Amino acid sequence: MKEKYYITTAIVYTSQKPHIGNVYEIVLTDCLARYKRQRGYDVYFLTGTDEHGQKIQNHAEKAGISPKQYVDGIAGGIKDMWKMFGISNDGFIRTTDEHHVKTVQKIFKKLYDQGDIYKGAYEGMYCTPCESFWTSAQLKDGCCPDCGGPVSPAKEEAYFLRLSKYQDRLIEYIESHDDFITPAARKNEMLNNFLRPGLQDLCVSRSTFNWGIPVTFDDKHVIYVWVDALSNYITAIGYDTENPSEQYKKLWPADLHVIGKDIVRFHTIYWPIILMALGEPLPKKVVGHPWLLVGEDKMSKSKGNALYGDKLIEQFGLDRVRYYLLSELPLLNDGSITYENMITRCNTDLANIYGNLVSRTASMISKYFDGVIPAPDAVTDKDEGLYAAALECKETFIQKMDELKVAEAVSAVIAFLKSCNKYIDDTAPWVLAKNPDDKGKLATVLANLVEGIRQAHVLLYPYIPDSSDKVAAVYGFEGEGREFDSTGSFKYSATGNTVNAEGVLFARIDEKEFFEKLAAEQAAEEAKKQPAKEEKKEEVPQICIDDFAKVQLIACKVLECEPVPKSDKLLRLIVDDGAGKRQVVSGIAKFYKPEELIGKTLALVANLAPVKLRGVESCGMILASGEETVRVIELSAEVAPGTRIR
RNA sequence: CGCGGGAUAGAGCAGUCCGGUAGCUCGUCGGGCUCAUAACCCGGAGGUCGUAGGUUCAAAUCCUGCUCCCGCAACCA
Repeated sequence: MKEKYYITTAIVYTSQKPHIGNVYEIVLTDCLARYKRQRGYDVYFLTGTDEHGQKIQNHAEKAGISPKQYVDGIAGGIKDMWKMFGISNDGFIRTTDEHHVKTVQKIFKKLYDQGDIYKGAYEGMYCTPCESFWTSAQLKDGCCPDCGGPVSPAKEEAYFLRLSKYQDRLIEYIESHDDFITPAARKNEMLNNFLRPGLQDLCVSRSTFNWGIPVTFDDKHVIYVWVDALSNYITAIGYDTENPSEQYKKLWPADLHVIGKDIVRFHTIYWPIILMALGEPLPKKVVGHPWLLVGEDKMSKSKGNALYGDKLIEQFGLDRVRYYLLSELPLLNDGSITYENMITRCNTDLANIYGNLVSRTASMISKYFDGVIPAPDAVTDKDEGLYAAALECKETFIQKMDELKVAEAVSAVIAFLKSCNKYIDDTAPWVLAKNPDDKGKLATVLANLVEGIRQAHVLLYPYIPDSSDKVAAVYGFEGEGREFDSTGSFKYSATGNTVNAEGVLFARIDEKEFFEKLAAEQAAEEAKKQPAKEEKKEEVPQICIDDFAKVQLIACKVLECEPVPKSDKLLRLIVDDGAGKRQVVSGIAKFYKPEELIGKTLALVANLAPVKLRGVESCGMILASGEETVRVIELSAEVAPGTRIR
């Protein structure tokens, strides 16, 4: 009977297309799942989509379709993307699936009935047009962060999960299960920042939008994200409050939840507490993985620096992209993706070391043995070293893999492939081939090389499965020769096979050519975008002159300027507005030094309601242009302070 | 004193828990080889391990102070 291994990713929020950073998590989990299957586990790999919430409702409304139609489209796109990446998931849950919806309702009811969920009141600032509550921390300048409109304090009934009740049990659990939260630094963060100071009960329902799972006993409310989304890990495998499925009994608790470091809190605090309340065991391990940055920056759609998986696959091919993702990110620190690094890494590891080894070995077998893989014969004095390297590679690989350090594990394989290349140089088969007496040694060398390649192709399978299949086709590896247990030792199972030396496993990428092509493509896309921009303009509603007249724009002269203490972005300016001095706070500290602004004549919105920013009152707004690089609107010096701008 | 992470060769990183010759990849320079994808193999140059002290026979590693960077939090009226 195989031991089960239940591994999950976070479910992807379906508000927009996922970028390569989002894909990383799925590829990482896929690699681990494939590895565990190789190791003989009965693996169940779950992924899916989180499809409820206000944002999705809004996106759907904008698109003029129902939320369900909207998420069907996105979920379909995500499934296609996962297929492109060769993801080997066994299950795919959507939070709109019928079983999920019904089970979440039962869970909610059960927790309510036993008093873990109670009805209370949610207090916050309410924005009427957006029908949204915001906490005071979320407000932008005291206004709604979505529409910028005014908000008013309001109270609304909502359901809360009693976290405090389980807090001590959870602390004890985390402290006594050392590897529950990985890496350990995150564990300390959770304990110090959230658990030990004490937990606030969590609001788990909303009544301000309706795209969510309804609370069965109170139809004004829908179940908010936590109970809905986190439950996917159990509903997907047949959990039921009364009658859980056989599959559930077999698989739960999960062996590993793979999630981004940003949602560690939800998975190590809220989720365990929900499970405790349900009387279910907790997952064995939660790993919070780092982010993939673009160069030095966080990847985001709004920054326009996001890279997308389908495009990268088109540019590089699937296995190069998988390899890069899996070899670039250590478990602890953020990694980064750039075209330059991608090209270098793929050329070095995949083309020069691995692909080239596959080619040169196959080519020598063709040349010296008519393409038939020889059996080992006379020994050489370099063989032992190679055997030792293979064994060491396997041991390191297993150790690193079990620590979830996929990048370090794969580098052990690359190191082994390097020692294969060195073995060629050390034994110089082309010299052996010239002397008929050395035919036996030559046979051993080539047989050993084939074995080295065979072992590596097995270990690399979780990373680059397609390429492993290709290598298997070159040398005719099959059956046991492709299984994990056959690595680390030399079995010569491919002896007698005829090699297929055609083709190249990983062609080198010419960096110069690549960037020329990229530049050409980007130029073409820019050209395409032009008409699209015009359409966008139409979306901005027209206003009449009266609307504009409401905004009082005047010239002002900067008299004093200094940074606001304890802020990175704020400058405090004292300006002459013609009538006297006034204080304005502006978020331009990153772009201007205080002394640069003194004496300048700038444009000011004079009739804006005053607000306090970082405790400093601001009466008005300095006009400036740009998002990434901000420049103030400077007026010529002869314009007197107070002059109206129209 | 908000919480946390970091500073090691031109670039990117390991080593720090548990003190003992500072290591890997890329780049660079030189050499070798010709089976192979301008590839592969070997060697060199390049580091006062952020900084100032302390402990020690011995410190990248342990302790203390300081500087700078990066996340999160707060903050672009």
